[in-house]
Amino acid sequence: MSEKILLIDGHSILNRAFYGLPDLTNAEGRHTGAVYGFLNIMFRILEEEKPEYLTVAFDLSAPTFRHKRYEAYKGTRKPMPEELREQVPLIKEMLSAMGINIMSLEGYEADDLLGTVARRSEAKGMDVTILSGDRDLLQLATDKVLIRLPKTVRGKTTVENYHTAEVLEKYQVTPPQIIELKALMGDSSDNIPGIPGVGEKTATKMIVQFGSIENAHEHLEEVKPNKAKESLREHYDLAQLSKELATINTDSPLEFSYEKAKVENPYTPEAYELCKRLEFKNMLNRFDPATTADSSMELEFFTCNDLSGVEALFEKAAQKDQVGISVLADPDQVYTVGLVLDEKEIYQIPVGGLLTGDYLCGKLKALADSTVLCAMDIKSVLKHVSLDDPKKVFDAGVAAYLLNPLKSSYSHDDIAREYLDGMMLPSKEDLLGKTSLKKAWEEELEWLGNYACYQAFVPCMARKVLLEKLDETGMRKVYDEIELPLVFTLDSMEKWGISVKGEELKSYGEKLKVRIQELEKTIWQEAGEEFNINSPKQLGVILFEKLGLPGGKKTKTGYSTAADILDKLAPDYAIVKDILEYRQLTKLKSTYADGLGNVIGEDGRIHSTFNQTITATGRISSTDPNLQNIPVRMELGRLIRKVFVPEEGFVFLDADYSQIELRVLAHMSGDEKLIQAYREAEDIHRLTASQVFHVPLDEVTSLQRRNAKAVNFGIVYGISSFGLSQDLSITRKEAAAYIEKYFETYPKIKGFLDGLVKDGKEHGYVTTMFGRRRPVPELRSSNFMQRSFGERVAMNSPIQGTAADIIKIAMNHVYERMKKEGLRSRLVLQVHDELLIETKKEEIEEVSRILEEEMKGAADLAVELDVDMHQGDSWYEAK
DNA sequence: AAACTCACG
DNA sequence: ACGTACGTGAGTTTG
Repeated sequence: MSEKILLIDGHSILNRAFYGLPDLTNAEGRHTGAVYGFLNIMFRILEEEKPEYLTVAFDLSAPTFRHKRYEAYKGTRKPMPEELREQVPLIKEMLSAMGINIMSLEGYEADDLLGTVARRSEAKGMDVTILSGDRDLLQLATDKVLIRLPKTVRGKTTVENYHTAEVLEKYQVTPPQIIELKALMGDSSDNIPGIPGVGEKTATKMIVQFGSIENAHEHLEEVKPNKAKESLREHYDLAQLSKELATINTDSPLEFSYEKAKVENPYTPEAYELCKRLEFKNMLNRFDPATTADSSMELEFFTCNDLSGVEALFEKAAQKDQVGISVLADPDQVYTVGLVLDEKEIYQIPVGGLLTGDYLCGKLKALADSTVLCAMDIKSVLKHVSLDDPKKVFDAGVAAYLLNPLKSSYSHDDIAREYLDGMMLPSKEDLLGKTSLKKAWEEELEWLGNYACYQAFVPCMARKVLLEKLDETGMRKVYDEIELPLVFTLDSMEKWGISVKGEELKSYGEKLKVRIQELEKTIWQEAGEEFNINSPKQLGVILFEKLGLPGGKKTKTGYSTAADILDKLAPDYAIVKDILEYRQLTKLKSTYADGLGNVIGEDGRIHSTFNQTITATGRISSTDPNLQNIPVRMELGRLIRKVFVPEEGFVFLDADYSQIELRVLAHMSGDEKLIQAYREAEDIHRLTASQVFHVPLDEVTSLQRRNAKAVNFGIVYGISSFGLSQDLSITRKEAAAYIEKYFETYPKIKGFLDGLVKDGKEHGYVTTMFGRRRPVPELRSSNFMQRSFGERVAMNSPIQGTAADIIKIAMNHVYERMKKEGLRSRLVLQVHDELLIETKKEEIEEVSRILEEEMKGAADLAVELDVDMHQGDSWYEAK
C-alpha cells in the first residue's frame, strides 16, 4: 500500500463552512461556526482516508504572480465579511495547537501550493487527496490524485469525489482541460475574464471538439455557433491570458517537509484548551481523557448489595442536604439504583436477592422526607417511586433544558461537560452500547452499575450550578413554579393514559383499506401502469414525465408531489384527485388506524409520553404515540376521535383556549386597538378585516375575513410578505400591502415585533412573559436566509412560548386542585391550547368550574383568556 | 439515515 | 440576490 497525503485548501474550506453552516458564537461573542465546520469536515476526511501526511494551505494577502500578470486580478473581489475574517487566525491557531502543518508562500496562492505538493507527492508514488471547496482544483485530478469537494445541502455535508474518470464523466473533458473551460467561460469570483458570449455549454462543446483553445483557434472556421467563433477571433489574446491565470502552478519554489507534515495525534492539551474556550463541546468528546489534564479526576464507585449495608447507606443519606439518585428500570422491572451522597460516596445497588425493586423504591420514597433527591430525569423516577412534592426533588434535565432549550439531548455526559468544568464522562452509549438494560443487568452488571452511578452523580453535583444559572438568567421561577410541578402533572397523565376502542379502530382501518384498494386500481388504470403510489419518486415520473402534467421540478432530488402542488392540478386531472384521496386514506390507515392500534396497552389504554425537554419554545411534545396530531380538520380523519373514550362512569370534558397566541400578542404588545378589539369581538378575524379594510363589521366579505385571518396567523409566525403571499396565493406586493395596512391599524404591533428582533440581536435570546428564554444564534448570522429565519423566530417564540407557559400553569393548577379536592377525574391530554379531562360523572360541574377558573386565571393579561368547553362520550363529541 | 409527505397547534 | 411562514412526530421509500 502506498503512503497517502491529504492536502487541504484552507480558505476555501473555511469559506464553505462559513456560508453553508449556521454561525456559532461563544461566550466572548467570537464567531466560531466556520472553524467548527472546518474541523468537522477535516476530521471526517481524516477518519475516512487515514493519511500518513497532512497539510493545510492558506493564501497570503501579498500580491501573487497573477496580479503582476493581470492588474484586475481579484481586484474587485468582494471583501470577506468581518465574521469570517476574524476566524482565519482562529483556525490557524487551532491547527497549530493540533500540531497540523500549515503552508503558505508569498507570491503564490494556496492552489499553487496544493498543486506543487500534489505533483511532488505523486512523483514519490504517494496517493494524494485534495480537500477543497473550489472546483478549479479539478484540473489537478489524476488516477493518483483525488479531489474531494464537500457540498452542504440543508446543513448536511456530503462529499463529491473526483479522479480523472469522474471529471471526464461529469464535465466531458480531461482534468487539464478544465483550465481551458474556465478560460473560455471566465470566473467572476476569481476575476478570470473569459470571453464574451461563451458559457458553460459552448465552452464544453468547443473543448470536447478541439481539445484546447489554441487548436480551436487554429480551426476557427469550424467553431460553432457563430457568436462563439467571432468572440474567439476577437478575444483570443484574452482567452490565452485567462488560461494562464487559471492554470495552477505545480512547480512553485515551496520548501516542503514531509517530516513536519506527518500526521500525529491532534488531540493535544493545547487543542483541548482552545476547543473549550471556543465552546466546541462536541469536539471535546474526541479527546482522550488521558491527554486532558483537568478531566482526569478519578471517580470511585462502590457496590452495595446486602440489606444491612443498604439500610446503613440510606440512613447516612438521610442526613445529607441533597443526594443524587437514579433508577434504571423497564416499565415492569427495576434493575439497579444509583445513590450519591457526595463526590466520594457513589454507590450502585443492583436489584437481587433481598434487595427487590419495590424495597429500594420504598427506601427512595422515604428518603425524600428528609432530603432533596436529584436525578437526571425525575419523571422516569416517578414511574417507580411515588413522590408527590416538587420541593423535594431536583431535575437536572429540565434545568439544563431551560438554560438552553436548543440541545438535542440532556444526558449526564452532556451536562457534566457543560456544567461541571468540562468533565468528560462516558455516555450511556460508551457504557452499554446498544445493550438493553435488562440484558446488561443479566450479563454486564458492572457496566450497568457504572451507568447508574454516573446518572446519580451528575445531577447531584450539578444542582448547585444549575440553580445558580437559573437564578442568574431569571428563570428560577419558571423552573420552580412551572416546569418542576409539571413533571408530576405529566407523569400522572402518562400513567392514566387514554382509553381506546381497539375493535372500532380496526374496523375503521378495514373500511379505509377497501377504498384504498379501489383507488389504487383506478390510479394504476389512469397511469397506464402499476407503480408504487407511495413513492414520490415514481409518482413524479408518472405525473410529470409519462403523463406530461405541468408543474415540473421542485425539490432537490426531483419533482415535488406535495399536496399544495397537486391541489393546483386536481381540478384538471382526475388522477391527481384520486392520488390526493389515496394519500389521505393511506395516511389515516398507517399512522392512525394501524399506528394507534399497535400501541394500545394491556389495560386498553394508550400511554403516550409527554416530553418536556424537546421544543425550542417551551411547548411539550408527545411521542409513542403522538397524541397531539390526531386528525380534526377533515371529517373523515376526525372520526378517529370516536375511538378515544372515557371509561365507564366518566365523560370527557374538553377545554381549549380561544386564539391564545393572538391574545398573548395583544397583551405583550400593549396595542390598545387590538386589546379593545378583543374586548368587543366574538369573531376577531372578522373584526380585524373590518378594521384593516375599513368596512363595517357586517359588510366584511368572506374573502376579507380569510385574508385577515391569514395575516393574523402570519403576524404570530413572524410575518414576511413572501410567506403570506404563499399562503394566500397572492403576489408579494399585495401581501406586503396587507401587512402594512395591518400595522397601520394596530400601530404598536410593529414596534413590539421590531423590538423583539432588536432585543434578540442585542442579547442573543428572546424571552416569554414569564422569563423563559430561547437563544436565537441565527440572528447574528451573516447569511441572509439564516438571519431572516432568526428574525421570524425572535417574533414567534415569545408568543408561542408565553402561550405554552400559560397552559402549563393551568395544567398544574387543574391537576393540583383536583388532587386537593379528592376528585377522581383526571387530566389525560394536552394539545398545546387544549386540555382533555376524563371526568367522573358526579364531578362534571366541579371539574368544569375548576377548568374554567384555572385556565382563565392562569395569567393576568390585558385581554380576557377565553375558553371553549364541551363534554361528550368520546373525544369526537367533546370537541 | 435522509428525504418526502402530512397529521396537529 | 438570497428563498421562508412558527412549533412538533411518524410512516414510507430510497440510497
